[in-house]
Amino acid sequence: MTLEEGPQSFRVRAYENALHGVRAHRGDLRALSVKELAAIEGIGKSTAQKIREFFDTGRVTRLEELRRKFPPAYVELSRIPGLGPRTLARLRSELGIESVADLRRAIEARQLRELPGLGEKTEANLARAIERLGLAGKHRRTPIAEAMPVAERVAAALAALPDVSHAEVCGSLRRLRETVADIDIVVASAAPQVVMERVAGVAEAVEVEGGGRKASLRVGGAAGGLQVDVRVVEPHQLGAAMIYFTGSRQHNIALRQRALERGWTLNEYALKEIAGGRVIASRSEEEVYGALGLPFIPPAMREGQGEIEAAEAGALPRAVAEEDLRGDLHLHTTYSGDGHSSLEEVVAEAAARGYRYIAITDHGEDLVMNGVSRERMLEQRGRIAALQERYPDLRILHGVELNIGPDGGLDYDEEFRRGFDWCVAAVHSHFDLEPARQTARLIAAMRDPTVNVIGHLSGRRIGRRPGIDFDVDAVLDAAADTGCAIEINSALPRLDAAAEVLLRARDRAVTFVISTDAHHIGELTRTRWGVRHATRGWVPPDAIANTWPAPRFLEWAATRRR
DNA sequence: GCCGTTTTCGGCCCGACTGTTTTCAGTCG
Repeated sequence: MTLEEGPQSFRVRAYENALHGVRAHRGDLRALSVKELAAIEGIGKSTAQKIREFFDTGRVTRLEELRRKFPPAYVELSRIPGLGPRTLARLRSELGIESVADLRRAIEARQLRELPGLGEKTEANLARAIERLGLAGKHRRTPIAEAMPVAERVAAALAALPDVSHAEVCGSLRRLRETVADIDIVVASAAPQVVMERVAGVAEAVEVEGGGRKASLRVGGAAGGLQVDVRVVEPHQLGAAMIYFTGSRQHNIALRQRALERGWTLNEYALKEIAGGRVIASRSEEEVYGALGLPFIPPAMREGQGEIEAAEAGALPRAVAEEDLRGDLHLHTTYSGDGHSSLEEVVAEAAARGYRYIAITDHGEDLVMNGVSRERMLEQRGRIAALQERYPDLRILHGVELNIGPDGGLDYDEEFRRGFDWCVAAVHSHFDLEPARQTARLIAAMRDPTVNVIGHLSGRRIGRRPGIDFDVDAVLDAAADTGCAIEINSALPRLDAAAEVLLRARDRAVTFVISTDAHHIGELTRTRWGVRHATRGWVPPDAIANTWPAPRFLEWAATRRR
């Protein structure tokens, strides 16, 4: 669609709005008629017909037409940065360019500069963009686990520059999206020229744009590195700028519409009156949301999925905070082959964090490389009992991370499993079974009387390995039915269960647990990602069992195995 | 493509930068 009319086209936005309507819809879309589909917010007659056609035939005629009109080689051209739909259409009609190879030849033959509106500079820029395609194509995305450390390092370096009051990671990274196209950092400084002069010191390559407030850096060695866009604003503009650069685009559009309804306009500098230009709010995000009659909306919820309406109605769940967590229920020690901190170190770290309860959960014996035998498990249990006496305010549960076999079988035997205080069960193998078997496998584990929680539900590694394919609704129903909790795994490469799964659980009585799955004491701080990921899935704090006071939590944990 | 008591057409969020212009179109975020 973008090829035909440009990404800003209203038709593109209409399709995006329709997508949000589909996502927000509760219940089975398949059962709806065209008329019923068209009644959904954002979906009109045309899109309703396409959806119905897809359910009935498995195809969409219009989509197939577009694919014929824009074959893959041509679509590839649209990935080149700086080459938009209008120029592309001209290149096709006037020079017959149908592929990246065609374009390269046309540039070498100096044909582009002959077209009105294009020149030598454009030719050179496109040539350079083609060279970097693959490294920096428009659709290249980096897993959050790679991007976040880079972003935090650059932001810290910028924050340390003179005359800088804030340097904040914004963009999709702040919203905790699983993959990001680039890194956006907003810097507050009254001396932008100083920042621009020094910015070269924090990255390998820098392009400062003409305005003197914007710089593009390339940082990190792997696969051509990451693009970091740095934007310097006046300190009093920080709030408006952070909203603007955090997005999402859909969220910002909705905010601006809201501003217009009040006779105001919102941009990256301020919320102000259209008539006269008086500034209403700009300094902090809270101020801007407040002026628009809204509570602060957590970045992780800013996806244009109805959060503004929910916030206005007071129906947005409170974002769970790290301070809400009273325990960590997925922790490894050196007993696991892949653990790097001793039992004593892990317990001491948990106590230092002020936790009231934790579960030590080393791998069950079925995990060949890293599993723990019965004998070693019993030995660990003895050490935990001894350690418990030194930590009267911290209840140490002896747990285990069980492996869910291809048919739902678990480690040891039921009697031995009943000896643990807490059982996490998780998939570590057989990722390629058909969905029906994966679903049955997960549900079988949930029905096991010793299993408290399913760990990293899909087993995915973001950007590296897809998770298992299973029936989300059936698994969530089983979670609500059995009382077996679902883990919110805080590790950035996992963030599992996925946010879409968490959102799907909204209408069900599913219990969650935010865990770090730490293999080293330095990883207990991962809770900061876990709480943000839970927020992204709109999970209310009370649905998260490890926010509960110890008596309630321990009672609940013990109930499953009676 | 969607939407609507300003309803079946004409609106739809905002601004910066670039390259090519000499007032603007295209691209991007």
